[in-house]
Amino acid sequence: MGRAPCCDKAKVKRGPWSPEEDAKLKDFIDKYGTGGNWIALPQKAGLKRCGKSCRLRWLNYLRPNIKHGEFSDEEDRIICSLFHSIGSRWSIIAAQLPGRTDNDIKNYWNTKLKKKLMGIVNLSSSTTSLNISPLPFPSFSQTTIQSAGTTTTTISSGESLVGPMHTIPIFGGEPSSSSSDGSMVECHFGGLISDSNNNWAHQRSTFHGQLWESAADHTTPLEYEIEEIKQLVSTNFIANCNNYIDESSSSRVMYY
DNA sequence: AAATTACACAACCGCCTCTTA
DNA sequence: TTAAGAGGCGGTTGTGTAATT
Repeated sequence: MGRAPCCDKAKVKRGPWSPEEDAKLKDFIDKYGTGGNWIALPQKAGLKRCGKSCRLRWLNYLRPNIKHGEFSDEEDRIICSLFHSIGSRWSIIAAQLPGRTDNDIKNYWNTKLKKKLMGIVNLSSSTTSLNISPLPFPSFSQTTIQSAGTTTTTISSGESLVGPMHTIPIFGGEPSSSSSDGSMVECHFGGLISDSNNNWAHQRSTFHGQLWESAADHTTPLEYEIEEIKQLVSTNFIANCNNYIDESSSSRVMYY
């Protein structure tokens, strides 16, 4: 037996909201609030709409202080950073951007930002063969980090793949096995850093590491190992970038 | 000028979680 | 403890409009 629907779809209006409906909903909520019950609200407000539809319309469009229009570079940066960290948790990402709704951010990501990033990736790939002179950014030094007190892993410097960019990041990479028994993994990571003139450079490195536990019994990295690796390379990347920031006061870092 | 295509954004759908009785 | 209902969320679809052919 399936769940009962929240409303009778045959009796409710669907599709775009009219200005009159918007006004009714807004007036009602201004006067009485939502009453903590969206399902009952449309009837009280005199609307032939599903309660969920009213809730969505209010949250995404009618409620006060909603910000519409272009996203700023700073908002782009926050979205990219959080998407990298937590994935498509749009409501959490929206909570960090006052005035923006999860739906808005989701749409923005799917229609614009993702393509923007893909463009960067493609651009980066093409510059590899163009032999563009490296920008004066520091390459990653060989860095040794200790993981979980059990295994020493190494972050080795990757090739410096750079060219001035005035837009935002980036790319990432799933770790993959690089030894026959799966005990070693490799993943690529990177991001953009900018100098004081707002020139962006694409910095990329490769992680080679040993799994935290003996991998004799499996041929691919375990999920939690992958997550740990991601965390390590991410932390290391930021640490390197932060060193650079310290040397050049007005630099910025974006990572993904 | 009309038809087609691409794009942006609003809205819906269905599943999951939380609350409550 | 469990089942039902409501809210919340992310993925997907629908619709209007701008751009292109």
